[in-house]
Amino acid sequence: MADDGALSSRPGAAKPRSRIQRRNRKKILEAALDVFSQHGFRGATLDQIAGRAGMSKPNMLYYFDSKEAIHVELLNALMSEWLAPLEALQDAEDPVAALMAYVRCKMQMSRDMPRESRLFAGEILQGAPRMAPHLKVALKPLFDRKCALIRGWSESGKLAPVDAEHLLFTIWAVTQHYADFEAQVDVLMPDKDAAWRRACAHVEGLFLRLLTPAREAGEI
Amino acid sequence: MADDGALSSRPGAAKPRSRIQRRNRKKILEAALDVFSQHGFRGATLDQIAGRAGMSKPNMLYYFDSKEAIHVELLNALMSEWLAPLEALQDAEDPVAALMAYVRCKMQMSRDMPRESRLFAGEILQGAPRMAPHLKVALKPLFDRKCALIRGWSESGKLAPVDAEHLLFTIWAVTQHYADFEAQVDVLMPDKDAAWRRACAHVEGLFLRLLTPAREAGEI
DNA sequence: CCGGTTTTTTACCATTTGGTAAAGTCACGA
DNA sequence: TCGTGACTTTACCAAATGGTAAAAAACCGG
Repeated sequence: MADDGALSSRPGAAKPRSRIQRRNRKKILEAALDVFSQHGFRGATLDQIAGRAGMSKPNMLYYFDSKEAIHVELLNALMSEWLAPLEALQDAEDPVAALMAYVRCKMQMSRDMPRESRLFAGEILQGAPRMAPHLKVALKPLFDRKCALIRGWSESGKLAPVDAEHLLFTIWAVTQHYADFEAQVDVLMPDKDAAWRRACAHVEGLFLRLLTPAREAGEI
Repeated sequence: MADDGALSSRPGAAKPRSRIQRRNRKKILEAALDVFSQHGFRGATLDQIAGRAGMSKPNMLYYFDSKEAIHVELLNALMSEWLAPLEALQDAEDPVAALMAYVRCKMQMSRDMPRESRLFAGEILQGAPRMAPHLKVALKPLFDRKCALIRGWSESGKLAPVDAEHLLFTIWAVTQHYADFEAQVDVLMPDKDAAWRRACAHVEGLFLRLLTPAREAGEI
């Protein structure tokens, strides 16, 4: 009665999970990432997730209160990881290099974490019903800060004049396209390895062109 | 026994639909576009679609054999419409202008047909289970033809040297981002009208920069 | 090895889902 | 106006779905 059974998201008291709890929660979240990223929230079923996690549905519900709880936990856990590279973008001697590093990082993430990319894409596609608050409180301030930073760079002349907000949109769109639309890219460019190498080269050239400030008349 | 009841997709005999059939099929497809684009195939329900179409579920199933039939019909009907602008891309005096017109058209479609964009995006996101064949037989040849065209332009020097395949991916990614990720864009740039105007300007500048060939030393 | 706790299984349940059968109702030409 | 085929409704159904209760098993410090 005094305890709620070791599960549930108690507000206080940072999760004192046992070894077995941590292992099983991880298995569940891993399976849920598979299923949610492929079918969306409503299209995913608990049986599917439980099956892929190698346990029974009631057993899984011993670790998470509900389907929604799994989804929320997944998005929360992913959010910081996903935004880390943008967080890391900071004032630097060479803004072009800083932004290019960001672009390269996003490309790599598109390759290494396609399920995470698709999970977010699916959630946004459906109108972000379970993520809109998170977007407003976590992403928006970060976004505004980084846009201000980019605007500063542009005004200083160390970066080509560019619309900061839409620059970020463009970076996201282009890099995540390779994860989110992988099925299409695979059909249109069957040689995956070659396609990927060319994609990196293309994206590199694209943003270098866009970001590099025009040289003054007198410069080399 | 000789007739299958006026419905079903008979292979031969181009649809001899009555006025009422055309009207109701259209209502159903319109409603299905709403629902499928928001929830994906598995997340959508027949009740939801029927409700939005203003008819009962069994009545709806009088016009379409199954949920899948509605989805397939929707994708088929949309495919040509969606690919038309790319189809229209052809050899021209000014390749940059031709491609810029394509980009502008895609931006407009992103604004005018966001549901269609999201329907496709969702389908691809889920691995294109019901569209892969279509992609292979309809999109791939078109894609290859247009890439060859673009390569020709690049080699002639009338277009900046650019990876044709990935240029198209980039155009799709950037333009459709505004439809597919509308929920996110809305959070990050609350003033929709201003955001849209700036988006168009940004995209215009982006591709102009990317596509315009570098001027030779002697040119103006 | 014991006794309590944590974890897992078995057996359920109410609701929703895609889909069907069959009895109406409507429209319209003879 | 009457019959016939096109359309609609009502009443279903079996399966799947999210979730629960409670017994059984596994775990673990003493």
